[in-house]
Amino acid sequence: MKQRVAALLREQFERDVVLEKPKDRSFGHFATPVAFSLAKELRKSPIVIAEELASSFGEDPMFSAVESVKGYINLRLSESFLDEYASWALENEEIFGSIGEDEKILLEFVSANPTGPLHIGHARGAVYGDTLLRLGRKLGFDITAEYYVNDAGNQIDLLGLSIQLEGRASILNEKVEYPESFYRGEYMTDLAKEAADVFGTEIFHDESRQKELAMWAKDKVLDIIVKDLADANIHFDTFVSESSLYDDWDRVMAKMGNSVYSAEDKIWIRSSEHDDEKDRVVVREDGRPTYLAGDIVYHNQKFERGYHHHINIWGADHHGYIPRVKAATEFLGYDSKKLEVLLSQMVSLLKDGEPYKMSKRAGNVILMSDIIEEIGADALRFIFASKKSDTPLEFDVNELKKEDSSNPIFYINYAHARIQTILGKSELSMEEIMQSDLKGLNADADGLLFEALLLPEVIEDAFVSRQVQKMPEYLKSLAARLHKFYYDYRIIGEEDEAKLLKLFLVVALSLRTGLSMLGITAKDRM
RNA sequence: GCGCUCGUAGCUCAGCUGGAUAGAGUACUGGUUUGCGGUACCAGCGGUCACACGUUCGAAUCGUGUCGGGCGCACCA
Repeated sequence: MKQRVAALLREQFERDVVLEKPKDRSFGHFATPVAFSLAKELRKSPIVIAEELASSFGEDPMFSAVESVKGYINLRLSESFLDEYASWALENEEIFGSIGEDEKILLEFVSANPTGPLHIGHARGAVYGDTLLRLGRKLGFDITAEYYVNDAGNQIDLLGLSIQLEGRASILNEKVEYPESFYRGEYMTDLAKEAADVFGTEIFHDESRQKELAMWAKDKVLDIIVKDLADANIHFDTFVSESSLYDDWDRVMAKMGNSVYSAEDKIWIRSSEHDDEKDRVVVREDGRPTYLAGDIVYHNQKFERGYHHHINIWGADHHGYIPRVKAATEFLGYDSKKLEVLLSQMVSLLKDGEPYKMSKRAGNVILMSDIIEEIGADALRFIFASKKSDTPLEFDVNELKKEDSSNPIFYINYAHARIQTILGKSELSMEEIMQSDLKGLNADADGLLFEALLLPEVIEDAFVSRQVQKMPEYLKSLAARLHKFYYDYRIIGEEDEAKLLKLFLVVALSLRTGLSMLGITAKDRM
């Protein structure tokens, strides 16, 4: 809708124009301050320019009014345009919101180490990524959701060792010393128990079998992670294992040519040539590759798979890592602008205003599964999607348990359910409702209709700007408008019943579609 | 010390490709339709948009600096 208006104005004024929604709807549906930017160029007052532009605007079926007010040009959409668009949306629910994009995008997110269940910080990145995924797919993008499994390196060795220690402690009842960095928690006890069944308890003392134990365990842990994600309605298309990538190492090294060099018996990458503070080691003296080496091969593979664009979502504590990965992609001959790294910040939880207690049994972290159990996946997803992902967030779990307007997810669902109820009460058939036209509506109804029809703009804006919080904001405001309208006007038995119900259908469509972007299924009854 | 990032109402946060009177929820005060779900609605209270300077017709939004918070500065991932 907005695109069509913008295109029309561009043609009319022969330049790009800024379109905005006036705060005061009595000004019209859209407005543009274009006259202000022309003022200097034309050496005329903005008010005069706006006057001229507005009056130069001939009859167009899209608008019922084009007026200049204090230098702004206000545009009012025509009833027939709005009705036509609303009818189209109701009949084309699946593509309402699509802009027909077909770019291939690789979206990599979560990628938590397979050494333990997901905690609340992972959950934020997971929700952010999955929301982007849904928004992008709605727009038409061909997006692959990928999980990079870090199943190589120290943390995997540590996992094997941790299970051995856990097995000795909890199964063989030996006294063991746990170094601080070791993995602990309920899931480790379970894993040790299962390992005892599968391999026999002697594996807990066999140092040579640590690796075997670790490789077995990481698959088990990955199962736990996949289940945690599924509980939040998050699903991945592909899993790429880090350890499987190293076969390709020699070829990738060759591809980088003299961007890598040997010094001090190690191999380095010249990342300082691309905005990094210094060159980085990729292979240590003993021949073991660093984490960066794996990421280089992985990103090479990503680019070779032929996507138009790549998005990575990382924890904000990894932001210093971005320049070296970008440098590597340049050295591999790819455009690092096609690699976009988004950050997801820390989360701190409160309960009744007090810091949320970390789970001792899980090893002093707050588990994602605990929070889902406590407030539900919908509430978790909504709250995380509501805030900018790159700023720290603090929230109180108890506020999400309330069943009134203070709980936004409840409030939005209630708006949707109200519409379903009233549709059920009406004696009009769906045909009668659909055949009515949305004309002669008062200002409140018009405002509600317009807001509901803005959904596609919100989806596109939220995805393109990577600011997923725009969707929850929009849904809250649309729900509020619906509740107010419902309070102010009677529907059933009124002369306008059919057209008001048609209007409500559009609102329900946008609420439902918007919620689905957040991975939430709208409720028909509360 | 260097880099990134943030600082908006008592609290949690939107708004940031510069534009009409800075918004929402919460908290607090006070109200509401003999009617479709009062699990709703309305009003009031509450702001030097951290501070300073600059750019501009116009700055919460852009730039520089200061102060304050977070994160990072590994051959860990």
